[in-house]
Amino acid sequence: GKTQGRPERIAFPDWAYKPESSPGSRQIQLWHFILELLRKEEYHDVIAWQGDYGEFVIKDPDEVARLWGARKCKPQMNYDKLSRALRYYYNKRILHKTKGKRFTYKFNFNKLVLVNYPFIDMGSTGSNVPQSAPPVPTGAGSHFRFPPSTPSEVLSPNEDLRSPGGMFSSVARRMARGSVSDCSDGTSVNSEIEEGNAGAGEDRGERGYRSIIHPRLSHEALFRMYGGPGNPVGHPGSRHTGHRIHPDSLSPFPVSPLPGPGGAGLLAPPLSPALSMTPTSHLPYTPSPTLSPMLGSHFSFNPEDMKRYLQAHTQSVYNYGLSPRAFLHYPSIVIPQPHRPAADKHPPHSAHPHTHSHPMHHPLHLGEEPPHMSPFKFKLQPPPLGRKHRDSQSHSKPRQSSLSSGSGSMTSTSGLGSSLSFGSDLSSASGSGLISASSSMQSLNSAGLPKIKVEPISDIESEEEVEVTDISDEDPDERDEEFELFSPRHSRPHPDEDLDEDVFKAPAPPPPGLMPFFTSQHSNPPQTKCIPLKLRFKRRWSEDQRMEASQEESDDKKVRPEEERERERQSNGRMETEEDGTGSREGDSPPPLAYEGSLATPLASQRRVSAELHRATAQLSLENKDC
DNA sequence: ATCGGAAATG
DNA sequence: CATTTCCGAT
Repeated sequence: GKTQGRPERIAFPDWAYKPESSPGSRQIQLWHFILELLRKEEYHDVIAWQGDYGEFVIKDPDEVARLWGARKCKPQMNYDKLSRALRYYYNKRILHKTKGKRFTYKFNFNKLVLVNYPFIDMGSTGSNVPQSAPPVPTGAGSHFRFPPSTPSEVLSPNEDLRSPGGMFSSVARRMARGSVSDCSDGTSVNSEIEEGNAGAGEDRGERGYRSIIHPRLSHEALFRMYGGPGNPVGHPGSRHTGHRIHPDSLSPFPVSPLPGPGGAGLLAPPLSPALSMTPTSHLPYTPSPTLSPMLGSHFSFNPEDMKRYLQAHTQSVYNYGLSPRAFLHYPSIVIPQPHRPAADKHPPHSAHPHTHSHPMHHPLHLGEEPPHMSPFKFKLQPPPLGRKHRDSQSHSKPRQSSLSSGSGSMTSTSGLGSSLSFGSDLSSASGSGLISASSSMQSLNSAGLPKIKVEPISDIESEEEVEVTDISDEDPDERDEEFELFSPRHSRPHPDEDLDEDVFKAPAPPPPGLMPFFTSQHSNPPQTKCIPLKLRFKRRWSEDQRMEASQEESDDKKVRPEEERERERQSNGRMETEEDGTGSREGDSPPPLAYEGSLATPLASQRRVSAELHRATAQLSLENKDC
């Protein structure tokens, strides 16, 4: 710790300044920046929250672009470019466009940010409250603050996330603004002169998000759970539809991001994994009343609140159609599924939907250090596919060629690779066996289809061109935007095979009142050691990824298939073998159980998953235990 | 306005 | 990798 050390100099390690951004301290990202602007009153004329939760409007596109350009030292930035960047977020699911409203976009808070940055508080710095906070979905107006990260947050001990007088607040404050270093380039058109910003000085890492998010694992740990009702698990066709995000295949655990001296490297995980998507648009969007349990007042750490908090979150998962799969296996918490026969190998006898019975008490590691997380990384842009320009080579134009603003340089920053990692869905986990899916897929082409353009997102549906008529698209009525983004385009009509994620569909909606949810017994004292556990996670993640990868195959157009996958197998035979079902193409893994009628026996699937989950949990717990 | 492919960039 | 840049299409 060094926190307080020298008065005039801030002793915090570099990483302390960039909580949100990943480990490698990369440059600020656009959405972070947007969020930043959004929280400041000074910019209300330029950009502000408006409309639904998470929705914001850019009132002065040029200005926003200018600011952004200043921050990035890209004097030539303009709205056209900025908006392109914004559009890339659609695929990443960080944002989506609010149709019909000019310059209006919407953060996908429900799925991404909330999880990744539970603390996000859009309040403005000094004054709290004003409009900065987008309305919470449920209607509660206050801005919710989630429980602070766990104490163990190694990071800065006192770093009160938001206290204005915080230690490095001054720096942070400055940084928060645009003070970009000086983009030294002759062309520096202006750069930011914005309001009195100061001048920049040291800019260690740019940005000071300090308050916005401070995620950290702990929460993550908290969230990772969910067994889901929908635990789709078996849902055969599910798999994500095509979103192209899948976990990075590399090891999920970033090696310490910053090799830095402080050794703190681990602390800053990038974003946390989250929920992926897997949308399901057909859900009736229930206004989920539950979502805001503690909204009115402040949240407190006590177990009660925590519990509620989690419940709410879970509920939101249901309500928003998030993929439960994202939460699969997590030792820390397990949420009982609504229907779920007893887990474990118990005989299938009647299953009691809720109340499942075993209280598996999985400790929540609250004060603990979550094993570093694992961020799934998202893959977005498909790298240069093999397809190349279809258009022909006729034009060869070396884009801009010279020009470059030159300068650019500087920006010391580390440059480690970090990257966002949003959750991807681990579809695999559950071993989704998508029988039908695969069949359909194959039908598409087995040999390598020459060129079909597979739609990225719609994917699933891509195959069928069938009806679909118009139902979906179009219609201006803004259906819930929340879902809007989920629905690829046309969708839904066939419940039957639709492989998409209906994940939730089947299982009845979670009974609001009954969500026993995690029995939080927080018991384990913070032991930050146990690295092994970490390893275990890693293992799991690898598995998941592998699976996911396997199933990817044709879909994506975006997202690179990455070839990694199958890495090494576990030394012993199995352990977790959950997965499969999927393509089964790889051939090596043991044949998944054959789910008979995928639909018909969802239970079985679920059961299986549950069991696995349990098993895994137990296993992890055990292992963890000794560390 | 908005979308998204493609190539370039650091 | 996350844009930045350019651009044709809608």
